[in-house]
Amino acid sequence: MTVDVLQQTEYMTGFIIERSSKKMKQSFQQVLKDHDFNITVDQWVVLQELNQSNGQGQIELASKTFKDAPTITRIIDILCKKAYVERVPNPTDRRRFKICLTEHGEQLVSQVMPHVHAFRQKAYAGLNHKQLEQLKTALNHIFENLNTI
Amino acid sequence: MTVDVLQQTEYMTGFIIERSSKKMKQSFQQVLKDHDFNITVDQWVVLQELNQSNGQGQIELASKTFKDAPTITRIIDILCKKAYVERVPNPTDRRRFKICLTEHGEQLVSQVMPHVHAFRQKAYAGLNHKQLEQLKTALNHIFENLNTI
DNA sequence: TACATTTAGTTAGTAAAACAATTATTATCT
DNA sequence: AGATAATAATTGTTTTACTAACTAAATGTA
Repeated sequence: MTVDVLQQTEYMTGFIIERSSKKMKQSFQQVLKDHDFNITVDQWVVLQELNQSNGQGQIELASKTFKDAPTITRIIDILCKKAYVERVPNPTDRRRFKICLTEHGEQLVSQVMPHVHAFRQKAYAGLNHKQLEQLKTALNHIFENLNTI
Repeated sequence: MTVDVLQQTEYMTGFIIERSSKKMKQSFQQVLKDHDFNITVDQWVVLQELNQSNGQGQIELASKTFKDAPTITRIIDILCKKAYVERVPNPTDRRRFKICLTEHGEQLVSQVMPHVHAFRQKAYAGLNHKQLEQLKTALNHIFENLNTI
C-alpha cells in the first residue's frame, strides 16, 4: 500500500460519509412525499423525538436532534403552523416552552412510523448486526476525534 | 439480542451517520475560519475538484461533488465573485462553460491543502486502514440500497 | 428542412444550517 | 437588595438543498 493510495482512501472517506448521509435524507424525504406527508425530514426528526419524550424544551430538542437553537425555533414555528405541535408555557420558568405534540401530531407520527421501519429495512439490507455496530463505532470515533475543545 | 435492542441499533444508525457528517463539515469549516480562508466547505469541495481536473462543465462538477445544478450555479457565482474561478465559454458547445481555476484560485488551493491533510489526520486518528475500508464499504452499501430507481 | 426532444445552465421560492447578536427571564454572588 | 452572569428563545444574514419553471443550444426524426 503506497502513501498515495492511503491518501486517496482518506480523501474519499469524507465524501462517502457525506454522500450516504445526504442520500438517506433524500430517500426518506421521497418516502414522505410519496405518501403525501407534508413535512420535511428535519421536521420529522423533531416530531419523532417529541413522540419519544413529549413536552421537552427547545434546548433539549436541539441537543437531541443535533441542531442548533435557531434551527429548532424555526422548525417549531413551522410545526406549530401545521398544528402538529404547540408551545405550552412553562409555569416554573417563563423563558421556556414545553413543546407538545397535538393530537393531530400524534396521529401523523403513528401514520409515518410504519414507513420509517420499512425505510430502515431497505437502507440496511445486507448489513448484519456486527457490521452496523462497527459502522457506528467508527463514525462515533471520528465524531469524538473532532469533538475536542 | 431482543428485537427492541436491534430496532434501537438501527434507529441510532441514521442519526450517527448524519451527526458525524455534520461534525466533519462544522469542524473543517472552523479550520477554514481559523486560518482566515473566506470560503465555505462546499465552496472548497468545488475548488478541490477543479484542482484535480480543471475546466470541467457544471454538470460534471455537480455529479462529482454530489450537488445539484442550481447549487453549483450559485457556488460558481460566488467563486467567480471571489475571483477563484472563471467561466470560460466552450467553443464546441455554446450552452456549456469550462469552469477554470484562476491563478488566485490555485494559490488558495495550495494554501488550504496542508490544513486538509492535518484535518484528516485528526479526524481518522485511531482508525486503521481496514477500519476505514469497512466504514466505506458499509456506507456505500447503504447508498446503493437506496440508490435504486 | 421543420418539429420535437434533450441537454446545459439560470432563476425563483421555500426550507434548513451556521453563526452572531439580541431580548427576556432566571440564577448567582457579593 | 442590587449588580452581574447565565440561560431560553428569537431575529438577521449568508449559504445550501430541492423543486419547478425557464432560456438557449444541440440532437433526433419525420
